[in-house]
Amino acid sequence: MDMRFDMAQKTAAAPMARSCGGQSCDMCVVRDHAICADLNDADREALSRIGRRVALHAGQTVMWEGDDSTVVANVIEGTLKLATSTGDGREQIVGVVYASDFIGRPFGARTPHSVTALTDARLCLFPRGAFDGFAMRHGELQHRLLQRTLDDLDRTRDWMLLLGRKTAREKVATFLLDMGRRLRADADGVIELPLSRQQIADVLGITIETVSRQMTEMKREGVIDLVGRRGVRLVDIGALEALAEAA
Amino acid sequence: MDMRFDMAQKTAAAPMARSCGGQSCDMCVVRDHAICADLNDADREALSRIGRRVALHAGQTVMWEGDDSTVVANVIEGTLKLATSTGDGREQIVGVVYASDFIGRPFGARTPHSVTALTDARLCLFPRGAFDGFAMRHGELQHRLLQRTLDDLDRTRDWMLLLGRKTAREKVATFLLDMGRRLRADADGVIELPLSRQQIADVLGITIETVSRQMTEMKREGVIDLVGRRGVRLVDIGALEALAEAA
DNA sequence: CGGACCTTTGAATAGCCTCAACATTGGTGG
DNA sequence: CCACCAATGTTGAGGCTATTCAAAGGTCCG
Repeated sequence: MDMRFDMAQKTAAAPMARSCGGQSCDMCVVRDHAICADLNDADREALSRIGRRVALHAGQTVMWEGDDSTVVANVIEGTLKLATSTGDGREQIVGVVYASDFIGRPFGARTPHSVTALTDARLCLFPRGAFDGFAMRHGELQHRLLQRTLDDLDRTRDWMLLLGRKTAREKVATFLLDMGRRLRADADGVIELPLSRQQIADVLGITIETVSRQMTEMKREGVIDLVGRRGVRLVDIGALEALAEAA
Repeated sequence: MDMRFDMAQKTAAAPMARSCGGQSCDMCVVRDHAICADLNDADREALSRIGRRVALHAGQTVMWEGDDSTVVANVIEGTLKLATSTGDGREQIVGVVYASDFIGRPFGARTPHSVTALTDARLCLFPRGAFDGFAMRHGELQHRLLQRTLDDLDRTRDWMLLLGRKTAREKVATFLLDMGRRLRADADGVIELPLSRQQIADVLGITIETVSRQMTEMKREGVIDLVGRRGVRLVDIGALEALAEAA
């Protein structure tokens, strides 16, 4: 039953993945958007030496709900989910994070939710204690972290309106618009969703069947188009916005 | 229709209430729990001079969703709600704040949700610009604010599990346990809820009728006892915890 | 091409909501 | 001090949405 700790070891403590080691921040693609953006070059390199680059495969979990908070990280590449679940296995995805986002719980003993890679991903991983210490000595970093946390809180609270008060149809429409904003469509206008139907259901607080039904109906109405398992084309954004009933 | 701005003026800009003015932090009941706790006496007084004490009556709204973020505040006394709503009037309460909590959106242009007093309340109110400036010069304050925001985010995400995945019964049980933890019971073990049935419904993402039905059923089962409109006695906490299906 | 997994579709059910009437509460004015 | 009234809360009946359970259809992998 408890293979959890073993797997944690694998990903967090003894990465089997290419360690991407030794890379400096000079070529880092997220250096101007992550929380380290405001540090000067020397400080950023100092922070970099505290951490290390880690590669994850889709499906790997980096942190588990309720575990001791031992690491925090910047997301360099890929998409991950934050999730909590009830004792009997119902899951709720409480956040989806993208490149340049920050994950983990600094200044706290416990990780309040699990973090799992949805796609292959790369992280810039720091031991929490060392990160906390560094942050205490660098106000710019802490300020940036505060800004990001305030934004996260605002977005999370907005999502509560969706979970508590929107219908399935509104939920799916809102989700698709959100994806359209965050992800880049290919030449045909098709977006590759980083989430399976089950994961979409877990984001929206509905069942997989309801997600499927709503999407096929929207396709029938010509609002969206479905391409394979993960592809969606947002054909009529105006109609989607009407369906989403945004505040 | 738009009496909103008028009322905002009344509460935020030209308080009709006792201004409680001139009080220093020495006798402040929340000074050891609010975000100013880590400041030295001189800095705390300096911060105090930036702001002013304001009294609110139950029902008054201090900030509106989407408005410019012009003020932030510490709650000295009372209970307030944070809420968002859809275009067609469905409301979701996204947070309930108590004495020593911090409200408003520092370092950001917009207030993301409305703030309304549920009981009579007293605030220590700061113009946002001046507060932001002070915070930038005082790392301890910013650190404390970060800690609090991280905690808020964790609790908000936990609440998403309730909104997205719990049944009405589990929601009500979880809510009552939460109230039992935050509020102090009187000699008879009765808790005075700061929320009406409608507000409880808006916290839990269900209807007022469902709240009422669940509560009367729990009373019938002997798990709780209802005293007047706002009173509840948690008779069997163990049973309540079982009903709440906590993670 | 086979097979595992994911997704879609269908039918029946349950849970919550809606609408409506009624009861209680607590405040107000006679 | 009591009667009344508006606001709040409770109860009931019926309907609708989303869930559950089940099976078939696609998709992508080796």
